[in-house]
Amino acid sequence: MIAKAPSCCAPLLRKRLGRNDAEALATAFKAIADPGRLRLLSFIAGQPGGEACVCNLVAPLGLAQPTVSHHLKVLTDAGLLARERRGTWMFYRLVPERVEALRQVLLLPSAKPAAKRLA
Amino acid sequence: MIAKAPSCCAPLLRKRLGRNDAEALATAFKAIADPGRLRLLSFIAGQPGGEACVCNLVAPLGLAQPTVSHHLKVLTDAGLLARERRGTWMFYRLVPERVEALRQVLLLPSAKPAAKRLA
DNA sequence: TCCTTTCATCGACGGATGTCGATATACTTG
DNA sequence: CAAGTATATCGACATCCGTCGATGAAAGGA
Repeated sequence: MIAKAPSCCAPLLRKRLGRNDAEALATAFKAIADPGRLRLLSFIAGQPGGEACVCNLVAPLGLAQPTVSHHLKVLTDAGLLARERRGTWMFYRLVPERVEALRQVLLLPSAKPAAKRLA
Repeated sequence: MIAKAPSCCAPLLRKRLGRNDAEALATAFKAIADPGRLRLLSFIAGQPGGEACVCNLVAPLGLAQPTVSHHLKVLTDAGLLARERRGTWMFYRLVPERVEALRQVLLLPSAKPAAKRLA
């Protein structure tokens, strides 16, 4: 059962979040709220071609292969990763739109004109 | 033991995330990876003065008062909320820098070259 | 076909987490 | 000091979640 990608892009800090939107958003954030999964995203994004097969991720992560597979599934179900089979290998790459969408959710109402002014 | 605010702002998608950075980031994201806490952030941000006391949050959230207090503590420990006692009431407001910091973490390497030009 | 490699799924275990009722603490008022 | 209100902490419970070994499934090569 592919966890449907949350409606995503609910305003969060702009409009009162309803129960359903909150649930969907929480699911998305839960996907990246794990050290192993954050490192997976980081490692994959850092690859030359922006993609990596599982065999290239197990060792650097220091987790067992089934665990890595599990994490990759969670991220894929959340829509943050896309998978493509190529021969014996399964390649994963991240879905930029999805990541960007999560970023948008955290946009503040008053775009902080504080100390650092990097407009 | 107040969970020290994570070093935060680790690049994530720019540089290979180490174990410690990943752990700290995961803690921060875990804080917002809950429907109740997302709604808390949303409700507080939506208040006229940008702040709210617990008594104004319990009813809209539909959770017991101890549960709300618990969630507020998690968010405060993560540095996302600041608390200030005012008489009998405890007022919470969000910490924009912290939220913005989490946003930055999700910045993609190839940041949509659209119009945004970051140094 | 048989074997090897690569990855996913299964089953189980231990620990973390959300929830709430009861209770403690802090502040105000009388 | 006593009583009332607002919030935090405690203790307990059920559920969720990360982890791994064992096993299954898919693809390629001899």
